[in-house]
Amino acid sequence: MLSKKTKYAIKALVSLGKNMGNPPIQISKIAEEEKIPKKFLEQILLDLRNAGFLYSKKGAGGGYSLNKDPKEIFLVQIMRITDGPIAMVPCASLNFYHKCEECKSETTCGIRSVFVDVRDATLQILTETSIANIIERENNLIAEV
Amino acid sequence: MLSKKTKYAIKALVSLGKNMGNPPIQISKIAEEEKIPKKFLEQILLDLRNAGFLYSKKGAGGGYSLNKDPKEIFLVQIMRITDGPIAMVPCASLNFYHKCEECKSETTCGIRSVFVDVRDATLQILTETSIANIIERENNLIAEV
DNA sequence: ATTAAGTCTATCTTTTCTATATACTTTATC
DNA sequence: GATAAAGTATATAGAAAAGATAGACTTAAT
Repeated sequence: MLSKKTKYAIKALVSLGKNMGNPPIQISKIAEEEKIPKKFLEQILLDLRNAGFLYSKKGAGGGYSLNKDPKEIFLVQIMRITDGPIAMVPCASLNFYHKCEECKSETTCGIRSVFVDVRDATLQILTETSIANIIERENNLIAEV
Repeated sequence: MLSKKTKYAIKALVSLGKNMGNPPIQISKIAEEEKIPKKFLEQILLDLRNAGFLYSKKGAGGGYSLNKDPKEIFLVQIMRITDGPIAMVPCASLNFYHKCEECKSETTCGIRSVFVDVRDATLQILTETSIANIIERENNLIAEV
């Protein structure tokens, strides 16, 4: 399961993505609109900022805006910052690998082999899907109704 | 991430799958061989038994064996028993659906739309992969070395 | 100077996961 | 039929993670 942290992060980025070209948005505004606890959102936005995805401005008239083209911010990047590994077992993780203590032979483990496949299938979608793409999906879904 | 419960469940099923045709195996034997805490494994095997996947025999000379053809036991079934939902967001789950409290419009939610795709990709693998298939993968991996 | 913002770090609370404990039931075997 | 070997069932402890909140600090606009 995606943590709320990650869900909130994506929601905030989508909000900011829709705001491109306009002055920065305040944490409290995003928190209110997306129904995210403000103090929790502060932490999340800080993480995203420290990872280089957001530009922030302190003081009156400050706020947050995207520091990159929404076409160049991919879900996989966000998820690795906020949730960590994409794979369902640590021994199948590319960026957060570690051994299963109880495992006898990793190279011949059938379970690992399946979850490497699952990881690859998941990764294919998450590395392709950008914030811009999510906004696009929403526009398409709205148009369908 | 897969819970240890699910990982242990799959390991136990693979053990039992390799034992087809032989007398039942005792919990303590599986626990020892697979390095799984015995009392924890008891609970897990009970769940699998109550779900109809295992046959059990009490008393001396008792133990567990598969109640189905290992070709007919699929990962998706096990995971739904031990971990619950496959989807990464509750609103994209087929068997454990529930609404995101903070979501404005589910039908037009771009995030949900992505994670429905992820769910489908994951599901395709997990509904195809059986215990027999995992054993087969292991044999292939051993042969490669 | 004052106010409106973000920054940083710590801590609290709740939930979930993992594991263990205890008492009970069934069955084989001597 | 007593005994030991096994599974059954339920409760609970302990640890870790997730979610949320608090408070003091910094920066910038007016």
